[in-house]
Amino acid sequence: MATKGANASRERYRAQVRAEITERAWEQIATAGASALSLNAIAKQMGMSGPALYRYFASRDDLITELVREAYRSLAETLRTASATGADLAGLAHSLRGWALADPQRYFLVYGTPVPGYHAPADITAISSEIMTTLVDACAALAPDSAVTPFGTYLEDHRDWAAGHSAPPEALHRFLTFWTRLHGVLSLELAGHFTGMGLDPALLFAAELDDLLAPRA
Amino acid sequence: MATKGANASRERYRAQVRAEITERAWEQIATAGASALSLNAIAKQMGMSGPALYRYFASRDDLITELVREAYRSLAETLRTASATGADLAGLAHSLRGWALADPQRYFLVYGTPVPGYHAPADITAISSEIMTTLVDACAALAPDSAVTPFGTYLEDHRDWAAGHSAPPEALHRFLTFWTRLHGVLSLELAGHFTGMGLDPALLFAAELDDLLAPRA
DNA sequence: TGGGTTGCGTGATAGCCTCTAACGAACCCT
DNA sequence: AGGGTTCGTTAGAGGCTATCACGCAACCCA
Repeated sequence: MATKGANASRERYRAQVRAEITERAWEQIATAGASALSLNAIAKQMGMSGPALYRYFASRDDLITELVREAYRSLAETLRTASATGADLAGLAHSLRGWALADPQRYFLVYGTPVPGYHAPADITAISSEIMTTLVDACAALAPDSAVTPFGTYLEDHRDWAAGHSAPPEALHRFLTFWTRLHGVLSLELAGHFTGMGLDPALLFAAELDDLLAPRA
Repeated sequence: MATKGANASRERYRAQVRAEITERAWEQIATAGASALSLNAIAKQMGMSGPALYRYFASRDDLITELVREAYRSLAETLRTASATGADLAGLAHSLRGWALADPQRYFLVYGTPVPGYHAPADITAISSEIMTTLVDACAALAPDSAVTPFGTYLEDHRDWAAGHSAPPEALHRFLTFWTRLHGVLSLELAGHFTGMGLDPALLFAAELDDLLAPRA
């Protein structure tokens, strides 16, 4: 319709400007961290004056929230396509590491230091659930007959977070260890805690992954 | 001496004011995160005007560096006294978790999101080495006869970071898994990624610790 | 005990930043 | 072509870091 066409044109413009803003924001974050993000600097880069950006983002926190949303979406999509291409748990681990190394600050926007007061909006936690579901699926597909663990039996009664998922508790336990262990190696690597130690973080990551995939005796 | 006594008095005063500044800074960080730390607000709380603080800290980054130093010192001391009291690896893990839960933002000051440009001064990395040494000691004391792993043999040629430590490569491997796995659980817990999942992070932490202590078959 | 020195705290100021408000201009729809 | 919406602008308040020059008190030494 004509009325819709005009609205759509404006919406397109808005979306394009918003996209350019977030693009510049990602550059700033990659080089100086999220705390150094400046709306003023972005506006100056785009040839606009500072307050103009407030037509597109209500506040600085609003922009950062959008960046967090994009980060979650990017990770979810990365794992989704990897899974759709037939990747198993090891393949997902490789995808996760590649995604993290491509932009460490983006990883930390998802899994890094939280701001005490901040609570992510519902749509972001929904994306987080999708990420977890993808990983739980891969865990369930990998080992339908893994050994029983004490924590696994505990999870039988505490699997609300996996509601609607038919994976056995051992698969949930495997997911949790997969998540926490790989995050442990990755976050310390990205934060630079291995630099100067003379060891290759990739090999430590691989060793942890091997341990995760090898069934316990 | 008299001359020394006067200097010492001034030094005492300086140290006391510096201590009060860092104390207020810790309060601010605990409630609003490190990025929200404001020298001005601290000065106003202490009844002074803003620029006065620059007599005690050269810059905001300087104050934050001092807080990072205190955090490292606090963790090193916690682990040192635990070790001196006879704690084994499990005891050190418990100490570590207690220290982290006591002040999550302090933990993130050590192991959280890094600022891209920042490099810690040498004395801080020295404290980091002491922390690692304490943990490696406990790992070496725990299992002198653990099984050989591929990554362990890799570490035989890449143990520069453990220079001067006589621990076998398997103990170094155990330390690395201890460090990364517990950090993985802890950092996700402190960041709130388990809230709303209906599971007790303490049990997941305990399960990971059990797995670390149980020898692989 | 008095004078020079040292160090501390202050206000003023520059230069950033976020964010609000009011105004002009461009645009779309009727 | 007119009316309403949206955009970008400038002006400005209020916050911050950081520097500077200045009073002032404490201290050291003769």
